[in-house]
Amino acid sequence: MAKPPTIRDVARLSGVSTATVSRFFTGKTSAIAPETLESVRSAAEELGYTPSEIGRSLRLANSRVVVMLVPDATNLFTADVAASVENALKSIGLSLVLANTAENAEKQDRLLADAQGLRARAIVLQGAMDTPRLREMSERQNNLIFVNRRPAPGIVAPYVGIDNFAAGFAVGRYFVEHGYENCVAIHGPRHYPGSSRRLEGFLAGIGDVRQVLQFECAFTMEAGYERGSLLLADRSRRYSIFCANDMIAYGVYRAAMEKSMRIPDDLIIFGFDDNRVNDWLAPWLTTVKVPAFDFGPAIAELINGPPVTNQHNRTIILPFSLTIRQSA
Amino acid sequence: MAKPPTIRDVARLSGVSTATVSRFFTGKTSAIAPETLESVRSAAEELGYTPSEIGRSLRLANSRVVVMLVPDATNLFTADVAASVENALKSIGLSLVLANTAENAEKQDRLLADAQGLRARAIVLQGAMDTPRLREMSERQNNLIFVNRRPAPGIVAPYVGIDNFAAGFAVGRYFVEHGYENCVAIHGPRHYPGSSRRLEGFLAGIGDVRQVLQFECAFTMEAGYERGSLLLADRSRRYSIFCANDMIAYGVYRAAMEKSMRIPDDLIIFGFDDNRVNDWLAPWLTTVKVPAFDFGPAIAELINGPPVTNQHNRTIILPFSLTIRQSA
DNA sequence: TCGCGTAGTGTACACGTTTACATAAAGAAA
DNA sequence: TTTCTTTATGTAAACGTGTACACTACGCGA
Repeated sequence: MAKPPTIRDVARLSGVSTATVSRFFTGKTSAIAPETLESVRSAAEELGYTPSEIGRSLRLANSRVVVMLVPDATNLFTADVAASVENALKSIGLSLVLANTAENAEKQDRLLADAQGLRARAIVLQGAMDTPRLREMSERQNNLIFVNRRPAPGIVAPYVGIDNFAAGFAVGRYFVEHGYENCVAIHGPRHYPGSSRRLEGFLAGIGDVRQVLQFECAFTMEAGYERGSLLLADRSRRYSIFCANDMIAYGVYRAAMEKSMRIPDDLIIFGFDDNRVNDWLAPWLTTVKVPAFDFGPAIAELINGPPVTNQHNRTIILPFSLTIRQSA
Repeated sequence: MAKPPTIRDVARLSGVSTATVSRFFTGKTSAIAPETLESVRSAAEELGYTPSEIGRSLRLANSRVVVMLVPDATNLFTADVAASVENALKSIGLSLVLANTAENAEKQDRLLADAQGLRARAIVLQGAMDTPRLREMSERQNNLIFVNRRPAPGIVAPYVGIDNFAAGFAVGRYFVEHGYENCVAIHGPRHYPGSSRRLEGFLAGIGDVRQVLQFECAFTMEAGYERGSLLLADRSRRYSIFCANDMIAYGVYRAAMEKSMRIPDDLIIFGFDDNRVNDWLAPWLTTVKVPAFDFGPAIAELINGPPVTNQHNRTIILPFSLTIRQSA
């Protein structure tokens, strides 16, 4: 592959200096004579020149790349958020690099290093795992943004997400108000603070009246299916299940279908996230609606917003709501 | 934000030259004395130094970024492919930048320019739209890779995907063998060669015996719903519908459900792609299985493989199969 | 005439790397 | 001792930009 033309090639062809070409491409056109402008333009076109973002980044000591780390790229809610973020960033001239930590702390740390190597404008962490490296980075830099799960208590950084405790609480209240019995919480991994907050909220909402069966579970359909199959082996009860996210709920649902159970007659299922395919493929699922498509604009605002100073309150709390469908 | 430490800072702190530090980080450690090695390591750790990928890219005149352009980031099959590609690239030390053209030729061209600006190692195009800019880039560079839809005839470039004609043909044959009547093809946008090939294959498979109703339709659930509602207004026939992808099929299904139609008694639906959520949320959908998770390794191979020479045959055809479920 | 402001352009350096080449020290062979 | 080889390290020149500063030419007012 022939190496791409540089600013010097354009300068030579149009008979001006590199400074003038640079001015042309950085939009400082008001200080250039019209005929010069035109000769630069045509030279650039003839060579097929596009300014090197690498050279520019080096010179300006900042890049236009934002890295987003997600724990599971196949999670539908995650995909919605990623689409939203990509779109919002594009509109302010930034590119998104998406990377999957696969719920693995070691991978996360490696990807954090990569992001640092890219001199990313910002690093967006969905479901961050608390590691020494993460703590160190959040102290040394201030370009970390946490999404939907707050970092560990010691870490201060910008945050975008819903109030997990309040959302869990609302579901708990709903259970009580509707007199649900045999309550079960299939919650997410303990090491995710956001997940624990949801659970705490739920338990608080339920109150002391009822006992709640609790199970820890990965945020996947497979894990939900496995957990659901175990639970539903006992068909003597009508369980009321609060799942930590929709993926788990799908798994539980499948387990129920295989046992020919009916919703909500034999089983109540409550999910969390309400990703966009629910309306189409899971129109039965009652769940907590989290506004996935508001995350992008919120994150763009945090990145573009005022710098460091009032670090502590750079937090955007998004609203949630309950989407009541057939399963509850 | 304090600016990140440079190789010079590390050199100064450990009392060696930048060359030695560079050698350390590029793995040329065999030529460094053990005690020097250790002093560099500890200096780098103390400063929290990570080599700048930007400086490195500039010096080496190549980046470790691969850009992938997709027509619709919310398409579930696209998401599967993206996850696969990201994973495969990561394993060979590359980062993926994902960008959404939203089926818009102008946006595609802008993103192509951005990718060129990033000096991307490769540009992967899913559902490329034939524009002058695209043609020019494919002539000038050779780092374009086309996915699942062949570029326009004039463009020669590496390709990964299934044989769309053969897949369509197989579905057509299936329709004939099962004696389906009232055949309908809801195909994708005409300007996508891949989509047309599927349709052509389907018609060839059906043969001259039956007449086929044809509708053009965007690759979305919404469009499928709209098209399906229109078609199913006439309840006198039992239609047999071949949808250009699963998203369209979901839309048609929803339209059918709203009319209380039953599958396959009142209606036959055939999809295309078989993304991974089908097993969980659409266990009724008969469809063509395309191995989404084989795309990543195939693309990684094309990128890492031998360079330019036999350009013309750098093509990887993946196998497809029919997944027969309840809807047919 | 001189002085001065302004519009348009060029010169040259810095940004953070990698690496060819030079150099220095320390044996090994003579 | 001298010469050669080997090992460890340093020097310096790129890579493609952006921009501070310098410079020229020109018009205008005094």
